[in-house]
Amino acid sequence: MMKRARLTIRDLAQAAGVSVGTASNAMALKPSVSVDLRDRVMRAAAEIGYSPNALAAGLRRQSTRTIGLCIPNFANPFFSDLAQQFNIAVEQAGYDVLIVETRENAGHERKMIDALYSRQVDGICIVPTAGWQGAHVYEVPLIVVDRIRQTEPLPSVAMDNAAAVVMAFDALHALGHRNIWMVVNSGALWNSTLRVEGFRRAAQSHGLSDQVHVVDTSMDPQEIAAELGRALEQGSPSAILSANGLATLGTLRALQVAGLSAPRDVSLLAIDDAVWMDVLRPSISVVRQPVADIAAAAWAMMVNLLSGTEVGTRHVELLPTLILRESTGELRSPRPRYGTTG
Amino acid sequence: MMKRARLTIRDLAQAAGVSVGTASNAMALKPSVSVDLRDRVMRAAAEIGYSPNALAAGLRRQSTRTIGLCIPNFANPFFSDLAQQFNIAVEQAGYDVLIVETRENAGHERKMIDALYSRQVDGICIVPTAGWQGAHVYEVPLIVVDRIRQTEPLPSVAMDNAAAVVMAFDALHALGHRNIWMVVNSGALWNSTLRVEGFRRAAQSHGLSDQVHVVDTSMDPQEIAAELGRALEQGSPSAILSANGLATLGTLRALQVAGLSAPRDVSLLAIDDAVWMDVLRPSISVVRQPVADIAAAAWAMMVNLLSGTEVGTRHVELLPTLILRESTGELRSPRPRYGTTG
DNA sequence: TTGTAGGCGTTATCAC
DNA sequence: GTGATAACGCCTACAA
Repeated sequence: MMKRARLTIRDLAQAAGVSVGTASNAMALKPSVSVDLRDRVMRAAAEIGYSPNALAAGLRRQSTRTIGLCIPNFANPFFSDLAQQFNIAVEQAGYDVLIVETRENAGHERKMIDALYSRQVDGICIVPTAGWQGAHVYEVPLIVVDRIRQTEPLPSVAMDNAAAVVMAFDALHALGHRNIWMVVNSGALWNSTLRVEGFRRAAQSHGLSDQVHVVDTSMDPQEIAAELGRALEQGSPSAILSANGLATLGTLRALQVAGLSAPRDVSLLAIDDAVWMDVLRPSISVVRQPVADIAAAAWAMMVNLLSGTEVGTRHVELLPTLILRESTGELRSPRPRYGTTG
Repeated sequence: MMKRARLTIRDLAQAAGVSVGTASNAMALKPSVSVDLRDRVMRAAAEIGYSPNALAAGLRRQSTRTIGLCIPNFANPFFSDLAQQFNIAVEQAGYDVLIVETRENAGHERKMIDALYSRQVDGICIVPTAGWQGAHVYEVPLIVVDRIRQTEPLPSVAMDNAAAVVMAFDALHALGHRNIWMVVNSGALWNSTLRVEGFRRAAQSHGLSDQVHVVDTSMDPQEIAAELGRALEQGSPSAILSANGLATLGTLRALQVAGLSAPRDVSLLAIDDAVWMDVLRPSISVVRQPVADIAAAAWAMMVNLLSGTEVGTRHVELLPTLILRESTGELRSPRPRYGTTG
């Protein structure tokens, strides 16, 4: 093969001995063109190395068959998983995905959305940053994933955060734990707010509102560790629930510094799974997000929006899975409870 | 704001009270248009919510100012870091990046490259899969990253694998270790092959060829663990060097199963860092890839290729960093050495 | 079933 | 410094 100028559909038509219209229809698998002729065109395309120009096609068709996916951070396993699963779901439908990273920065997020829009994507799925200003009105469907907001009337898909926390709390409670802390880095994220709310409600429903404590800090694992460390000097929970991957990292660090080991000194249960959590010793018990389901639901919702069906379901919440590993155990030496009345 | 039809540059020109040509030039920051007029156009654009159509621009300009990045797997921290860093480097130059995932599958890889090409990217950076058949000749610059191959005469950027292994070996040797194993999952990847070669050479240079052992398995951490587990029943290294992130995961699992703890029973040094390796107890000593440098070098090389400068440097190898943490320690109870002569 | 003309939104090339 | 016009490659009518 030789390096040569880019081939157009005219070259293809000529090579296949048909008109451009036929060539176009053949490549698009239109039923209006006979099978053997289509094969001839396909073969010719492979022969001469023809590659269609998606720019020209999209321009003409006024649709790129492309969906934009906006995630905060590639490095976070939850988001990279989400990207992977969404990719798979979308590709199966013959669409393409454009993945962009906002780096938790609202300004950059805005730029990336503009870039997607400029590329004429047919729809956008977004995990918004804390500074997200809402959708400046584009005329493409937009779905919010994971970080849902009460204030935005946009269609959304996420794990049922309240249910996840209740599931976690109940699991710890069943193991005998009463003095339970939650470590969270809420920032301005609704997501974490929902988890904290769920936590408090779960505690309340068990009549444990007083023995429960929330350590809320920034997004940085180091700071989380420091904050939790300080709290651990003044009290000692029998179980800790970390609200997400970052919080789990910070919690682990704090526990080490404090010389506490799980599950002996304290049980640890984390929301959000990661590969290493199963390898770590002790392996970390987790509430795992239904990532594939979230991706599939987001895509399903997008399909509806694209077809203009405007179905009823505008908010989907999926249930997580509890995976008990080594970091959680039964309460060993239950101390006398005090102060359950205040 | 209201939902409305997509605005074209004609709408912008009209709103700004200029001709389309001027509007175009103004948006492109051409010096031929006066500053205040440019501002007027910009303001009008913001006012009416004009967003340029990248498809049309790319079609006409015959250049999309877009680079494709092809990585095997979002979930691998090395690749997600690479994507992030490459993104940053490219964006600073005013280009865009299209990131696609090949899922370690040559067929899918081929599809994704075709998709990038169809989107008229100006260049492609790729971390090839094991089944990569080489570049079917496209007329855009292509740079191979990380997984370089002797057989392909393509420009490439990667860590200096041999140097990385030598660095690791020397570090272990300096700690008194002689009976050193390497755990690797080569598959058909040149990368791993290079690391194994480097390992053997390093051993040789220390006159340790006989005390050195390579455990080579598949890409699956479970299998790696199993394979290493079997090997550990028959011999006991004083130090283990894992060749990449996956191998490290497998090694950790195998060590747990065997009841070996680092650095007491065996020292562990890993190639490829990850966030959790610094949180794990013991934290894992690593040879960290110069990810940002690799990304920057790849982009720099791409810039040269794009400008047609065709500079001399076609293969860049960057040096890694050694980070000694807790998993490595001095050899405690040195056993008598035997068999150093064969 | 096949061939042909027109236009998608933009930029580059011209005259002014 | 500014305004009209052609062309980028493709798809979709419509005519044959």
